[in-house]
Amino acid sequence: MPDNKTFYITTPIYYPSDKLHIGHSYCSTAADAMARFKKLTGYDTYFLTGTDEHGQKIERRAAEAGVSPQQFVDTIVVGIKELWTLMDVSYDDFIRTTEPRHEVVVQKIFKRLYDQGDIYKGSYKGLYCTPCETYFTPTQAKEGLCPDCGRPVETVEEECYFFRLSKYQDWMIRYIEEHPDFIQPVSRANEMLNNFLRPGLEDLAVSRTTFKWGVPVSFDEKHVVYVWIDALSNYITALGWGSDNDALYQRYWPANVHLVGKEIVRFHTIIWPIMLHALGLPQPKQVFGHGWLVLDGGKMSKSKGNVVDPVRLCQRYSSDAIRYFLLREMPFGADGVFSNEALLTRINSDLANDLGNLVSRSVDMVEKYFDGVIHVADLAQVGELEHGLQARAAALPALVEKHMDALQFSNALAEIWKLVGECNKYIDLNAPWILAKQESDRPKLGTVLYHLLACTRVVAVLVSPFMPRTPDRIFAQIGVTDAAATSWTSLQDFYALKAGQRVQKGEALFPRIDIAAEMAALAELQTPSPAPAQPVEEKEEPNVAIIGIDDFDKIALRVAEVLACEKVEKADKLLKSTLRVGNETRTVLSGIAKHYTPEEMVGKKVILLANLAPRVIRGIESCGMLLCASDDQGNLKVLTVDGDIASGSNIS
RNA sequence: CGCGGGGUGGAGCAGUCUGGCAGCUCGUUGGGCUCAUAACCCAAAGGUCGAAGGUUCAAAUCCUUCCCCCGCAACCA
Repeated sequence: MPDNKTFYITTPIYYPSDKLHIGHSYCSTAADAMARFKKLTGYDTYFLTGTDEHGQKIERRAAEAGVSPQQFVDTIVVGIKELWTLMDVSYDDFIRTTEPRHEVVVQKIFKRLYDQGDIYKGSYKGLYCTPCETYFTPTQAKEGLCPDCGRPVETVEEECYFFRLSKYQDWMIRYIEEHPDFIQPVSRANEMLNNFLRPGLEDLAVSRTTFKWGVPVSFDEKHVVYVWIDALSNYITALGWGSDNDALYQRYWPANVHLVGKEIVRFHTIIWPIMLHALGLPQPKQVFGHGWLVLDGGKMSKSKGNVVDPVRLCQRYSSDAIRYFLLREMPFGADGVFSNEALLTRINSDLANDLGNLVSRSVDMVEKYFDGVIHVADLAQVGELEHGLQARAAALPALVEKHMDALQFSNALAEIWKLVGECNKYIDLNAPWILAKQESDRPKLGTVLYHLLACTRVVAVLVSPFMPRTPDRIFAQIGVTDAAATSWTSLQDFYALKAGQRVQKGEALFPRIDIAAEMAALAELQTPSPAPAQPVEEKEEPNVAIIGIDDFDKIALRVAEVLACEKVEKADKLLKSTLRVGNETRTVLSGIAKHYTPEEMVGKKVILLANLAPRVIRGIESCGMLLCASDDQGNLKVLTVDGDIASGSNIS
């Protein structure tokens, strides 16, 4: 075997500030299926995943939880590794950016780039809010006020190191233009060129002094390496580049594909290539930006309470079923909708009805008609139908490989399922239950059943990268005992399944699910998300303490009449209302544009919180707040008075 | 004119780069079969491919303009 037949694939390193959700599973499952496929087809394959553990957010999270940052990430990483075990994500290495093997090399890279002049010391000028410890851009800090707390920000200059991206921008543009396969899908390449590269790159701030949780800059200890150089370099530090032993690097770099979410394509197709180029290293062959898993009701978010927990799904169904769904349901480059109903329908129709039932009925017939012993295919009985099946089975490996090389998992699975469909049809066309009635038809019957099992064997082999557990269950049922009949090369021999073996009726591969009942059960489970898993940040419900009347007296509520109302430009949610409150007029902004048109508002007698401190929003000063009622469905109604009463009336 | 994605039978999508009879899965309806996990097989109904204009022998596909949806950003006093 030529030793250049290697394949190196990576996932992004995930940020362990929280438990992972189904979106992470999606990416890792895809990478795993690809890695398994390459291993199956004889490549010397290396699959890397890991975690990006530094940064201010983790530092804060740990502080909130009252533990050290290291303890904090250690706990989360345990959970992540358990998830990958549960989902059969068979990584060859798991790199953590807090490991010495990584940190040492990051320092080395930083130093080297500095020594050769690609990193220089400068200062980062920005608007800083001291209480919030955060920088803001001028657009964020409108009117010089902090968008978070409303206090004035100050212009602060922080010393930091910069990476000369600008120096390499022309090279980068040319590289992308000359390597059309580098960024996939292609639409993302245009996005990068038009939005970032052609307008011009700015040098990148690559160190920070405002937090400590990071890799120290070796020659300037005040500084910590900021995310870019730290995180991106994992793809080579994990291979031992820059260490005493870089055998893995020599063997596997450049990577065949970095799988990344579409939101981080930019970092992987601009910053990372420029880093490598500056270091004089070869480029990865491809960066593939996959889409997102979108939930029924919109993007997954914790506040919506619709985060899908992959652990629960895998436990409830099987990891193979979940993997199948993720890889089959949507084309890999695009966004896809995740819904329980779609998941259950897929499991039932593809896995239970088509594949599971095919295995079940085939095995049952062998049991019933041949006492469980696989009959020889009688060549005299092999006709047009059999040739058709054989031809499809023979063509399948190449088709699957073609789609896999384009990372089109969905198409690959669809091709495999065509053979499953052919088999089910083949049964009908031959009606084995009729053949079984005539002793003279026994050779034909045996041949039909043999073809079914033989095709099933092919399917089982092909499906193994996607569903690692199912093939062995199939092999056990259809009497494949010889490991030689489970290999990729065995697919070239349709007759690799040995006659004379016994089939072994087993449990249903994928039990059919009662969708209506299951949906109801899931809905019940969904409601109160098991809170103990995330003890931190439960501040959704404000503490509603009992207050005295004196507290209420602090609040000035007035009836106000809406004299005029208009939309605020460039703000989706804001309406600007001009109110008459007694003989005073004021302007109030409200985030209700999604619920009321300006016309609807005019003339309403609304309730105004009158003594709220003014606040500038979108350049307009808002003096007070309109009271509104809202429910968790997202409905919103403004409060008004019951009947007519003079504006300015006091409310108590 | 902030950035991006999208509008194709009831639902979810492929096809658009590279123009050539509009396709897949689910669902619905009717039929068949009984080996099987009430599964499987066959057939049918159902689409002015968001709108208008243009290029072309030919447009879902290319060009122009417009409408609508969804993310991100912004923002919710």
